[in-house]
Amino acid sequence: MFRSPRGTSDILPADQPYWRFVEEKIARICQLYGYRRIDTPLFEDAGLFIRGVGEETDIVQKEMYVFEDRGGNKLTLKPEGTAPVCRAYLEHGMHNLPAPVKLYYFGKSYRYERPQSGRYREFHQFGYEAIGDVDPAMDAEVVDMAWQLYLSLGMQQLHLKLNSIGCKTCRPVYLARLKEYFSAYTGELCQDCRNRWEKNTLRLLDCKNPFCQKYSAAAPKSYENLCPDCEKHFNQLKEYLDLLGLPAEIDHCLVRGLDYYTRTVFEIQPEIEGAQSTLGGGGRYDGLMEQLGGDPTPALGFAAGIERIITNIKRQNLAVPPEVSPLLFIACLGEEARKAAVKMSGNLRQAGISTILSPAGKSLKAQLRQANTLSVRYTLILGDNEIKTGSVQLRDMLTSEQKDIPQSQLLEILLANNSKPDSGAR
RNA sequence: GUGGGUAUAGCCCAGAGGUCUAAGGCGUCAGGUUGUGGCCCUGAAGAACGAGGGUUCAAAUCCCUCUACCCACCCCA
Repeated sequence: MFRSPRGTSDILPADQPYWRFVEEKIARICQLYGYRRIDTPLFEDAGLFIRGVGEETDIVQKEMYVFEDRGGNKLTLKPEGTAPVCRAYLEHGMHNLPAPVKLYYFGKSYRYERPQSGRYREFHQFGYEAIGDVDPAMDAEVVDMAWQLYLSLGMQQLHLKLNSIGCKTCRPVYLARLKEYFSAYTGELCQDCRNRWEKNTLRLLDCKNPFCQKYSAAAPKSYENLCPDCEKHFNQLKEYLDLLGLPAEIDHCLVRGLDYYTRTVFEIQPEIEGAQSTLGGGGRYDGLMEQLGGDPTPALGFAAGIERIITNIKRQNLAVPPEVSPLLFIACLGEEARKAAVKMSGNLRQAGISTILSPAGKSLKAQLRQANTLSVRYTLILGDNEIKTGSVQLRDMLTSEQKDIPQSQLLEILLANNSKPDSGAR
């Protein structure tokens, strides 16, 4: 027997209502903020991510699915969505569009990692990018949009973490200061942190080890070491967020894993603290376009993990719209009736009535049982008696009312009830 | 890549060396008389107990290896 590959999963019919719900909320919020959808390929030139995400990041170092196609091109299954969107922006000359260009995407991403709760090898990301605007009001809008999305999903008790990690000018200075601060404690830090001290100093700040956290709490704070421009940007952003009524929590330990972030970084986390709990995050990446070979272009964005969102929807027991059942089930008895039923089912579907034709060879009782479990609103019963008289039995499964009606009136009656919202029995 | 846990029918799970040719629940299917659902009752199908090796007279139950899944770390959505 085959099984789905490690870290992948089937999204079964029973789960589809969650996905549909999330997708609809996303489409709605994007429309509300003026974002237009873009879909990029599932695979890209591997170099795009090496340049974009960062040579030294774990994503590039050990998590990308890289392969060579038959033509010898080095390709990779996309591990994230921002670099491809930027590539598309550059490739299609979107700098000619009125700035900022607002794009959103929804699709699969791939990372070769050990699967665990909230982390899969194939996962779904939703994200959006606002390209071409330096103003902190844009940052505020991007943060606001993410926040509003979660609210519209019905989520409660979320935390909005915010930080600024500076720019090309001030970050190196800050990093040196940070490294110096930690140099006094390298002996006491965990092994991971000693490595981080060498290679990824910023990451020292969000170590999960309580020992290390003591030191990071007292470490120099990035937002207190910004250059004048970055500081002004951060202050304005905070002011705007305040105007929007967003409860941002400034957290100097919030650093994001991708190299391209500058200035603003933010994350949205659920109340229930757990591993892999971050629902989404984003930030500004003013240097990325240039990194990818374009003109310097300020931009920022946000990305969310759909699986994590759905996990939280379930955990919080939030209501999602159920799937809609077919309107009609046709039960029939006998050869002649079956012929009539086949014909009728075709006509009804063409008229827009969702119809299920009963499987053959079942007793009427069994057919009704099936109609019941399918939660259809109406069952149509067709036997020899009805064929003779040109009528049909129409049974309302909710009220158990059953009427003998002429076949000629059937469509009219069904159409009149087709648009009623509550069409599911039980 | 590192550590821990788990592995019995489609799903949930009982089972702690012989009484297991493996129990129960959900679901599925079929009946409860003649053409009628949801509740109830009855019955049926469906598992060589993850795979492979041991130990033993005897293993779903003990040991080893592997694999998969889950959880945590690393990292991230």
